[in-house]
Amino acid sequence: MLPNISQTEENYLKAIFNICEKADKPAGTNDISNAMQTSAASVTDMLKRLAEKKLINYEKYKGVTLTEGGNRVATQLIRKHRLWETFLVEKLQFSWDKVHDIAEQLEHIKASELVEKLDDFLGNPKFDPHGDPIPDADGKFTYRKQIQLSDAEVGEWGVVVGVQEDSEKFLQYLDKQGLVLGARVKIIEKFSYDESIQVILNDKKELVLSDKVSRNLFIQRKNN
Amino acid sequence: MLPNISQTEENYLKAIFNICEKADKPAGTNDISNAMQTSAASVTDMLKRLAEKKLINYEKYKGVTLTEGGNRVATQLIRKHRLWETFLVEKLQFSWDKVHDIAEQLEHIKASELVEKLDDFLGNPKFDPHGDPIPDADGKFTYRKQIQLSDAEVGEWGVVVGVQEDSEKFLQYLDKQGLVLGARVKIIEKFSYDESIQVILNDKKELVLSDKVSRNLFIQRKNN
DNA sequence: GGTTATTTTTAGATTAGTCTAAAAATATAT
DNA sequence: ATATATTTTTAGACTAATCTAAAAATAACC
Repeated sequence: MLPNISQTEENYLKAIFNICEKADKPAGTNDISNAMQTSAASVTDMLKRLAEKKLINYEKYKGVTLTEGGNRVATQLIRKHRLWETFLVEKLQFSWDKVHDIAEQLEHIKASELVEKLDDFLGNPKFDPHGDPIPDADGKFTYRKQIQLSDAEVGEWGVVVGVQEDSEKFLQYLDKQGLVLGARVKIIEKFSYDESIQVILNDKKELVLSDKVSRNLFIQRKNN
Repeated sequence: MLPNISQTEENYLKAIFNICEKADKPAGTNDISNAMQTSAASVTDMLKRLAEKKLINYEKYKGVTLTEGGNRVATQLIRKHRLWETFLVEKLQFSWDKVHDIAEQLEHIKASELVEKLDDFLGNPKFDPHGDPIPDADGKFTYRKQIQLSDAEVGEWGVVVGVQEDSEKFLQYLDKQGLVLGARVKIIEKFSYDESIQVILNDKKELVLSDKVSRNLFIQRKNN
């Protein structure tokens, strides 16, 4: 049985998860204090509490990693966060760039039945509106070699493997442009002015794709 | 501008609102400690803080009432609570008796845009799944002379003015029993054993209605 | 490898919210 | 109306989460 975990503790666990994830190494006290916008002293205090509850592996001066239990908590938070974001965008018509702060609050609601019902209500989505994978109830992420086209770098190339939004209009647009499943796309240039992206399709046709299109298109990386 | 109000403070304000509402008199320290499941000493401490923030009218030993501001906060909480309950029942298929605790958490989510979008998503409902009125964004309750039949007392009588649930099955049942709009219903007896209720319909037919039925039926009070 | 810089931890305080036990104010009852 | 009961407040203490300032440990540099 999990010990009671406060909202603050949850936030620390999530921060530690993200830091370890990104850097693939233990999280340092300063990294955490930075992420949490608190003093390093506060972090040390919290680390002791979290270690006490066996949510992190902590040894003075050595940085921390999540334990099995800590990982479970963090993963469920991410699950909840991304499901709520999906809800806010798909059902309440929020724009995808405005949902983070609200989801940050909603993720702390405690009721496992709620999460599962919400998941069903949304049609068990595998990715949130930002294209990030939503872990399942067991905490497993759909591993994604796929990335949003908008996240690819100049010079990379990949193959179209899916879409985020499946509105008829969008699919028709893709079809017309030849951006069908399996199409090869190489990134030529990215324009920071409007976040549009210039690609070459199947080594033949050059296209400029808007921010909106490139975010809604998943490719599988093939570069090198 | 409202001062920052903690979740705990919000809960106290709501409790005070409910006590004053029900008894139509200032809330006593013990009433509150009872409602909040805390000690009377804790309540006194909190009352000082709330008075400091001008959310309540407080004079030692005299009991408290909400100020304009406190009332606004409490009303918005009730609005959020009832909208979320409606969401849980109508959209996520929770049964109406299981949503309270979850709504109790959701009501503290702070984002006015969220509340308004949720309200629209639900079709701007005026009553929640329990038949309680949902105050509008300005805090105005749809005043309801209507009550659920289950809330009527023995000896009272009223006229059927609406239903809560509008499933075909339920409406067919009502029709068959003659419980149509405008039907006169007088409460003869209430059986606490199964919460069923015995009524006399149009001064003629006696009926025993289950808890479920009497909760889903709104009547307008007519008793003298 | 010794000196400096950075990171991390300790020490000591603060605030919100809670408690128990005791004192003070108010209400009730004969 | 005086004694008793109830309600409310005060006093003092505790926990979680935070802070600043200072000390200790580790890392970096020439």
